[in-house]
Amino acid sequence: MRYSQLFGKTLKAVPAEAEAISHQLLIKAGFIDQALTSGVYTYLPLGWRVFKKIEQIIKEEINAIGGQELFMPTLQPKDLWLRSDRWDHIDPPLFKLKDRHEKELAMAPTHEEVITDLVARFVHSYKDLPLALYHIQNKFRNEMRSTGGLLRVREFFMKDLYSFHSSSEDLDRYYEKVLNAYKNIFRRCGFEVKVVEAVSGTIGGSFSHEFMMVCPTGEDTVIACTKCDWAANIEKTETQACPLCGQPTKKVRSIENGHIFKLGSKYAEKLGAYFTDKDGTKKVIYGGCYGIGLGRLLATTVEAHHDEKGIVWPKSVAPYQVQLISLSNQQPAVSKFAENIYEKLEKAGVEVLYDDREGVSAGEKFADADLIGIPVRLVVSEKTDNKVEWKERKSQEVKLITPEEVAERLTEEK
RNA sequence: CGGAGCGUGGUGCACCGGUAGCACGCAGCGUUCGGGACGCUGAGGCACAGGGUUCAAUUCCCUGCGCUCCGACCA
Repeated sequence: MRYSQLFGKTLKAVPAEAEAISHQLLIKAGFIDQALTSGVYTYLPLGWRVFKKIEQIIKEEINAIGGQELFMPTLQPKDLWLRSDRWDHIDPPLFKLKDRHEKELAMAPTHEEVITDLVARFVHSYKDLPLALYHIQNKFRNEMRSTGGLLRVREFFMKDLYSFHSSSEDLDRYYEKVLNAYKNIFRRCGFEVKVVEAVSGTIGGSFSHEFMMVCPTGEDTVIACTKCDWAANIEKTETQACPLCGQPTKKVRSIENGHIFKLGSKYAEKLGAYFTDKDGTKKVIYGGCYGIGLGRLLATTVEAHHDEKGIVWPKSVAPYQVQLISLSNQQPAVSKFAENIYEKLEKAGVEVLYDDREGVSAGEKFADADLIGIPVRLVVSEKTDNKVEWKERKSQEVKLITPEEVAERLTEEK
């Protein structure tokens, strides 16, 4: 991609409402637009590429534990929500609307109702279980307040996975698998999470865990051991000493990046999801649900990976792997050399953002590259003398290498 | 939902009871050319909306709408 053609520009000043560092950087670097309205954001091309990377990681990990992707709608009938008794009893409340016939609808905040109803009509035998279904879909939540840019919004993409089982033991087993898959997802996005027991809120169920990234911007507080890895939700525990190692605990701010629930039979009973077991008896289907907010995950990644100059994307989710900067200074030879490298990399399938802008100073190009945070920066100029300067975003080291070596390094990394 | 504040070119801000300026950005020309260069020129605003006070309102008052912050809440 040629930077000169890329939609979305870096900014020097950001709107005053941007408080969280991830919010500021994502706007400044041209990944998202300022809020369209409170808690509603447009992803610009750069931001959307990162989103797609995260989406891919999630799909791989969920597919690996047997998740089947489907797609469920946003508009949902009132009747379904009355059956689960959540039409009026859910927090944050539903966004509600009426169609032209005055029929009431809800904008989906989650899909327990739809999927349980669906499964109830498709699953009749123990042979149909277990089953894991998921989708990545737009959710609408009537939050009291939106905060921190992408950290808490009213319209957002969530990966929601639902599992269905013939027994609570089988649910337990799958729950552990999801827990591990989630750890993998966050690790692949470049940060470690603390897994804490949580309160289940209006989603219900017996047991739930949250995945927290410790970070001062976070809105949640967890109790963490000062020595070992132990942590717990503050709503669950008030302990001075770590139950594992006895060391003192402290309160730390954190961002909730995922939440998983053992629902048991709650929705199945309300929505009539039963199956016939081996012994011919009718039994209720056990369920779990598992959610990750993609935009929040994206913002959290920025919270975890930035410095004073800008974002420092992990390779796994970077919008491009390389930023090629041409300091051609209107010298056709340099320009041609840069074009050549760009074309070769493109042909080799390397994701490259090529800063081909003319009449823009070196300083500005460097500053933009630092801000955007692509892992590898290549510079071509008169000084590099038919070689290419290689610098990684997270280090200061600069190497001068040949175009062939560049191609080699980048293709072997793939 | 309680409390507080703010709405002025694209963005960030200033000013003022006498119909608006600055910086960045944008356009043109020229000089620059390895860490956000510089000069000149130019375009761009019914001051959120409606009502009121006043000779006169962007400025004061009221209402609405929008946004932000603190709190409470939170799958």
